Amino acid sequence: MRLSHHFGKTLRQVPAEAETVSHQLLLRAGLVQQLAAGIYAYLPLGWRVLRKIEQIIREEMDAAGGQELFMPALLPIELWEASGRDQTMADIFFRVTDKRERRFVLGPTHEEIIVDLFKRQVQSYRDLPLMPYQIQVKFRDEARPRGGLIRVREFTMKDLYSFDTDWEGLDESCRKMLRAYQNTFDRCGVPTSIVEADSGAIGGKDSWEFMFFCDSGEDQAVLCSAGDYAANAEKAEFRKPTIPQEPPQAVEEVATPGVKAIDDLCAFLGISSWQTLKAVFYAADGQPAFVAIRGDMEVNETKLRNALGAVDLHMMDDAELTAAGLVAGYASPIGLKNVKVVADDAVPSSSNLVGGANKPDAHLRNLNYGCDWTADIVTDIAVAREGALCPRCGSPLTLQRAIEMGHVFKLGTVYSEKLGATFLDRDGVAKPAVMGTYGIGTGRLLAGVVEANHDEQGIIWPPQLAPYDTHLVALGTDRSDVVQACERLYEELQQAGISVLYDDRDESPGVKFNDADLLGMPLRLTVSPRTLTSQSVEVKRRSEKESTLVPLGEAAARLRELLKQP
RNA sequence: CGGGGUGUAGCUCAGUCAGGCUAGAGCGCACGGUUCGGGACCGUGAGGCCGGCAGUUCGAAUCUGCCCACCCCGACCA
Repeated sequence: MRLSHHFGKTLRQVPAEAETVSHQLLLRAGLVQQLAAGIYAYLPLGWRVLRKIEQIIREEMDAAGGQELFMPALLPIELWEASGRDQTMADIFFRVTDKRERRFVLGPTHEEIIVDLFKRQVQSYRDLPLMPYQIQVKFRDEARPRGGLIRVREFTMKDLYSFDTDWEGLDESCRKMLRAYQNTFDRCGVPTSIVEADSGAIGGKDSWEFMFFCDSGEDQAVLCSAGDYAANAEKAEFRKPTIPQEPPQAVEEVATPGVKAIDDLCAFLGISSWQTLKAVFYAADGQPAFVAIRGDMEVNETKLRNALGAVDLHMMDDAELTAAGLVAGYASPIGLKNVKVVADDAVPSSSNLVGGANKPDAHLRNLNYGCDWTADIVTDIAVAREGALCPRCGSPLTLQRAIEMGHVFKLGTVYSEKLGATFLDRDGVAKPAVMGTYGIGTGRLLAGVVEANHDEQGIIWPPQLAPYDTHLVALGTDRSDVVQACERLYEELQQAGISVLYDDRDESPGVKFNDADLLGMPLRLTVSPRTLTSQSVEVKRRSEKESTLVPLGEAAARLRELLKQP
């Protein structure tokens, strides 16, 4: 490709809209261009890399037993009504209506559709296991696209679905995918770690994410400093600080005029936050829920949502509180009626806590779970914070920003039961297939590759993903000997199977070298009057400072060697 | 959805508080010339519904109202 006619210009300045490194470099190098919030066009350079990423994914999926197919993106709403996800995923649907008023959604994911295909294709245990997959565009009306390609509304994703006869089979399919994912990310030059994850609205059982730790990430991972535990912050457990047990004492009201927040309460009474009971009111699918947690912890809304089995969950606002007859700041679990009570599992073992009195300007001392009040649900609903203790070994936990590069889910039989994906087992009994679902966002992976492979000058492509193997720089385009040597080399290399981005523009050396660094091809080849005095071409790796002179006649052979051994 | 911010040339921005604009700069772009191993220089030139609509005013990029778009934080996120 000649740069003089390449579609996609480099930018000297960082576009104001870009904050993360990958976003800036993707725009500056002319790999992508934004059309609207979270909607991007891939320019030729970006598209070449994306296709290479997809090819690596294909190879790894096929090697693990996957079979590529292709499903529609335009999906009748009825499929989603059948699974109930027309409700749980309503917020992220892009909806479409045809001229007969028939309703469709642009597919945000494809569990319902693959199950529909499965039902017609599979009847017997002898057909299983199966791992169909596709690489296809998804549409999600995300509340907030961000970070360039990191979270977008239209994106390409590899989604694979596994169907097994039993849970052991699912374990095996899952193992294969974990390995395939590890290979994929390794080959793409993105270091990832596997963390335990929440399974969210999709339902199902165990779930893991492949995290690339990186400050541009939007997710938080919780890591054990001794390496014994890694989890998404939404899911992370921790050892809760134990506090001195005391014999329960009688409840006693204490006047606390104007004291609402836990900090104020502690200061007012001269106690520590772990001696208090914090009360938070949530609306869970419209139903009020009273949430009690010790004052030294905070509520993890993902855990709470799972505990309540709720789809919509938010803290009640003042209007909702008033309507439910509740008093914020002075709430107490004692004497509550018609409100579901959820308590964090550290509460029952904490004695003589100070909590609200359910009336303004008063609190109660010596609240004891079991004696004075009980909850409908007692479970872990606390946020794991920096410095909390590892649930496995007790070492301190740290928080890390991360980009989720891939997700692996053990779905189990949730969808196969709901949608009737059954097979006849060897005993002649119809059983639901045991499913898994596995996703990799290709554009996000591209962003991850750039985040993981760059310096101050620009991108440093891993050779296996580079849009071109070499970047040929002609210095002195007004000299016919330079032009002739470049043209010859350009042809020769391509015939030898080496791809070349050829900077044939009439630009100064500085401009050309800077663009070469920005665009990041693995090998830079320079031909100039200087190199021609020895009939050679200067060869430099993007990842290194040193360059070497190679005789023009040997260039193709030598470059082929260099490209083989990074 | 809550909070914050920004919309002026292809890109980065000044001008807006204090109305007088016939709207500027740098980069990029076109043409001519000089340069040529790390974002060169000189000259000439093209390029703008100042996000949109409505209003105030003799006069609006500038003031007022409504709307839209984009970015950031949070909520949300198979």
